[in-house]
Amino acid sequence: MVMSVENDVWRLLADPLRARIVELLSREALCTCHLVAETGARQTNISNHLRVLREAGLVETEPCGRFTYYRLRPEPLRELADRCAALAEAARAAYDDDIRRPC
Amino acid sequence: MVMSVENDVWRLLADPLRARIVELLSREALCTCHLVAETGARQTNISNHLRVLREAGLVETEPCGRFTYYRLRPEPLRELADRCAALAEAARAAYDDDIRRPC
DNA sequence: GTAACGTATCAGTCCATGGTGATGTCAGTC
DNA sequence: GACTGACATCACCATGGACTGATACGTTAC
Repeated sequence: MVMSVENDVWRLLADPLRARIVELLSREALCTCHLVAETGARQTNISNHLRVLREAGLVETEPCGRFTYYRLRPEPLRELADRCAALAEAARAAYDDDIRRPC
Repeated sequence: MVMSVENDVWRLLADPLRARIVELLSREALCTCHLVAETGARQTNISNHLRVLREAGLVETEPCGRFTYYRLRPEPLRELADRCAALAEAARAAYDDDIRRPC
């Protein structure tokens, strides 16, 4: 079972804007205004996406005065990377050994 | 730039049925009838998804009589896994070192 | 030849979801 | 206190895309 819970994470990263947000957060914690400035998207839009990411457990929030810092949680990404690596290795093995199921 | 061309692959894997197809193909080459039997989806549906995967370069086809074998290409998955690992490592570093951009 | 099978293609439908605008809330500033 | 700024929430709209049915094509079996 390669895809189970992780399917959620795949779907989250499939959206270009969310992918951009995750990429930005992978380098440093940012607050909403930073993300709005970096992406050029509306604040409402960013906020909605952050909510989705938060509810999925991909990001953590840290209120800081009237700002809200968002930080990327490493664990889910690590898990995703591992599963993806396993998938790639399985594909490599099946490909090189030319494994096929007879009809 | 973590997400560039790979964004396509993310999006492809985001769909549950396509993810299931890719998972099945990661173990062995299969023809359409196998995938139909395994997933329970309609033949038309499977065929449409296979077309998408084929056009994206994720799978190769090998006609075999009236059957068509589908095989998963390892390279794009390998690339995806690497990028995903890099993302996870960056996130880990930023998280542990508590890097944040000032407002 | 015809029939049955495996597969591909196309057009249409329907739904999930990304984007937006209006509005509310809380914190800081004056 | 009032006002501004940062952010969240909600309702609505529009569009992409997943799924389907009808159909066509090539291959094997008879």
